[in-house]
Amino acid sequence: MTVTLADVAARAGVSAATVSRVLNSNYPVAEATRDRVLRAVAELEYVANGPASALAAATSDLVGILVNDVADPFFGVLASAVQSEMSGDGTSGGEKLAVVCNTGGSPERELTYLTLLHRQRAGAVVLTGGATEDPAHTAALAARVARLSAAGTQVVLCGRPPLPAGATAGAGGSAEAPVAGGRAAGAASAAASPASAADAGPAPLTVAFDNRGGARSLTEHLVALGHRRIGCVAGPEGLTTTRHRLEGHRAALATHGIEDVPGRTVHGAYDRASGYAAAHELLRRDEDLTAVVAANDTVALGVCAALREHGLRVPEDVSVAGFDDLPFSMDAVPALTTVRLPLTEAGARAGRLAMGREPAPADGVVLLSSELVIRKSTAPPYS
Amino acid sequence: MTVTLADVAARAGVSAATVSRVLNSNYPVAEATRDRVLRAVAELEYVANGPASALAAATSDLVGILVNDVADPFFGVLASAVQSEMSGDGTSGGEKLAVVCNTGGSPERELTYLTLLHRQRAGAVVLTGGATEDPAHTAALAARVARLSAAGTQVVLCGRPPLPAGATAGAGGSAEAPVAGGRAAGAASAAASPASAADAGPAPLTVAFDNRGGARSLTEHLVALGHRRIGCVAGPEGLTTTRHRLEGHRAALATHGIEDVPGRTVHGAYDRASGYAAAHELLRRDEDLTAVVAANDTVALGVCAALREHGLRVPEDVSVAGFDDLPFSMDAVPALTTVRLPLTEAGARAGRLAMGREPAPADGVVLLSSELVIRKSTAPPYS
DNA sequence: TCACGCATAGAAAGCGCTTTCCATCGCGAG
DNA sequence: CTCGCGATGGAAAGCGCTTTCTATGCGTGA
Repeated sequence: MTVTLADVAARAGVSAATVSRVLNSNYPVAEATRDRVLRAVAELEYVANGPASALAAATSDLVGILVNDVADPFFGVLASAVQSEMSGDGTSGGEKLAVVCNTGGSPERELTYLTLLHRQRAGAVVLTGGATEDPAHTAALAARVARLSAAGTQVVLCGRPPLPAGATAGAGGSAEAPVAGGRAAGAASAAASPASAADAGPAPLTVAFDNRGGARSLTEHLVALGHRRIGCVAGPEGLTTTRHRLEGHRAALATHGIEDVPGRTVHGAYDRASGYAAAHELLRRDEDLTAVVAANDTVALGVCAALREHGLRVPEDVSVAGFDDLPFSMDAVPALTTVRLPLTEAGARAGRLAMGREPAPADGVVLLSSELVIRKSTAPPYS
Repeated sequence: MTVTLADVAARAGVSAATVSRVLNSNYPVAEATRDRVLRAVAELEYVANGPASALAAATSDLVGILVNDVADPFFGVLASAVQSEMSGDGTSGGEKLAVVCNTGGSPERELTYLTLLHRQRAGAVVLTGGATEDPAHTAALAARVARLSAAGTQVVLCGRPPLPAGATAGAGGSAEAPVAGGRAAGAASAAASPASAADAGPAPLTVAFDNRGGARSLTEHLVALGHRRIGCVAGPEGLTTTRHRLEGHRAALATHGIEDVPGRTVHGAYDRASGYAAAHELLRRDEDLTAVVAANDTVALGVCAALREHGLRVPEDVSVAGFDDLPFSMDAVPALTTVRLPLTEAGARAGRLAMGREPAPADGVVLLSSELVIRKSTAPPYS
C-alpha cells in the first residue's frame, strides 16, 4: 500500500505524533529529530493523506472558485487572479489547493458545486458569475451560502452584488426543510436555531463592480460625441448585471433629455452570436442608429461583424462600444471603446479577502470603480 | 456542531451503516427504510463529510485538471471541455468535483499541484500545458506521474506528447531517493521494488495534437500561394510544441526547396506582446518578407499590429497565419488563416479517458489531426 | 544533594465515514 | 411443524491523521 505516517515514524524511529508535528511545524521538535523525520519522509516519498488530515483537523486546504465559464476571458482573467492570490502564489508555504469550478452559468450547477465544496469542507469559496434575480434561486443560494458560512467557510462574492441580507438567515429554515413534521422535528429545530445564531461563522463578503456608473459614463461619452439614436444590446434578462448596466445607460439618456425608445434595446446572451443577431435586429427596427452600446466586448465584436455585413463602417457610420475591456479589445479593428473593469484587482482582492489576508470592510462590500477607455470604435456621428 | 451520519441515523431510527448504504445506494435497503433515511437527511440538511468518506473509502470524488493559464483562451477552452466531461455534465448522478489548477506555466507549480492532487487522493488528473524538454523536469514530472498512477489515479496528458517511456519507471527510484542510506533502507527498497511493479496502476494516457502536420500544411499553403520569404515567430524554446511546429514548418520549406534562413525565425512567448516584438525584429532583419507564420493566434494578433505600424497591410503586403483557431480568430480583421486544433474534442476525450468512460487505445495515445482553415489574412504575395 | 520545572516525545483517543462480518426476521420446503 | 435460506439491518473495526494528555530526561536553585 501507500506509505503512511506510521511508516515514516517507524523509519525515523519516532512516534507518529512526532512526524505529524514536524510536518505541520506547530510544535517544538528537536533539530536532530526533525532532520531524521524529514529524511525518512524524503526516502519514503511520503505524501500525506489529505482526506485523513482534513478529517482529523476538521478543515481542508481546499479553496474553491466558482465561475460561469473558464473559456470566457472575463471569467478566465478573474479566476486567474483569484487563484494566484488564493494559492499563495507559491510564496508562502501554506499550500492551498485553489480550484476553479465551471458552473456553465447554470444556477443548479452553482448550487451543486457549492454543496460539493461544502462537502469537501473547503476553507474558502469565491463566487463569481451572473447573479439571477429569480427570487427562488437567490433564496436557495443564500441558504447554501449561509450553511457554508456556518461551517466556517469564508464566502466572497466577486463581480456580483451582495446577497440580500434577509435571505441569508431566512431562507435556510423555511425553504429547505419542507417536511418539518415528525417526532424529533420540534426538538431538532429548537436546538438548531440558537446554534445557528452562534455558529454564523464568517459573514459573506462582496467585491462588486460599478456597472451602473460604467454604463452611464459610456453612454454619456456617446452623447457627448453627438449621438442621439443609440441602440443597446443588453445582456440576458433577469441578471442583476444586465439590469445595472441598462439602468446606467438609461440614466445617461435621461440626464440629457434623450427619449429611451424601447425598440432600441435588445436582450441577448453574453456572446458573440447574440451580438451579431441583436445588431441585425436593431438595424431592422431602425436603419438610422448612429451608435450601439453592447453588453460586453465579446458582444460588441458580434455587433461589429453584423454592421460590416450591412455595409456600415465602424466608427464612420456607426459607433460601437463594449464593456469589460477584455484583453482582445485593444486588438480588435477598430480597437474597442469600452469600460474597463478592474478584473485583476477584483480577483486579487476577493482572493485575499477569502484567505483573510486583507481586513474586511465594515459593511462587507468593496465597490470597485470602472474606467472609460476611449479607443477607435467610437466617433462623432455622420463623420 | 455539524450534522453527522449518526445524527441522521438517530433521526431516522436506523443505524449509521444503513444511512451510508442509502446514500451510496450500493446495497439493498427496503423502500420504507430508504424513505425514512432520505427524509431525515433532508430535514437535517445533512451534507456528508467528504474527507471522512474519502478516508474510509480510500478514494475521493475529486478530479483535477492542470492548465498553464485559465485566462488564455487555448487553455480556457480545453479546461472547459475537460471539465464538463469529467464532472458528468450534470447528467449522471455520480457527482465529481472537477477542479482546474493554474500552473502559470511554471514547472514547479505543476509538480506542486500534482503532489497536492495526489495528497487529496484525486481519482483522475488531466495534465495539459506546455511540456518542457528539460530532462530534469521531465524526469521529475514522470516520477510524480508514476506515483499518482501507483496510487490508482488515472493520469491523462492532453495537448502534449506522451511521457518518455523509460522515465516513468526509472526516474522515481534514482532521482527521488538520494539519501538511500540508513538501517531500514535496504529492507524498505527491497519491499518497495516488487510492489511498485505490481502497484503500477493505470498507465498514463495521452491525447496529442498533430502540431507538426498542422504547421507543415500551413506553410505549404503559404508556399502554394507563391510565398518564398516566410518569417516564423516560433514559441518559447525548449517546449516540445514549439519544436514540433517548427519542424513542420521546416519540413514544408525543405519539400519545396526553399532555403531555411536562420534569421527568419524568432522565438518568443505565446502572447501578443511577443508577437509584436518578434515581428518588429523580423522586419528589421529582412524588410522583404511576404509572409509570417506565428506561434499561435494570439501571437499572430501581435504580429498584425506590428505590421500595421510599419505601414504594411495584411494580407496585401504581408500574409499572416496563426495556429490553434481560437474563438477570436474568426473575428479578427482580417480573419485569421490558421490551423484548427480540435480543442473541444481533445478536452472531451481526455476527460472521458480519465473517467474510464472511453476505452484506452492500445498504445495509450490518441493523436488528433488538425485542419487548415483558410481565411482572409493570407493571400498571394505582391497582390 | 534533592526537588522542581522545562523541553521533548509518546500513547491514545477520536474525527465521520465505509464495509465486513453477523444477527435477525419471515418465509417456503420437507 | 421445524429447518434453512434470502433479504435486511446492526455492530464494530478500522481508514490515516491530529491533538490532548502524560511521561521522561535534563538542568537548576535551595
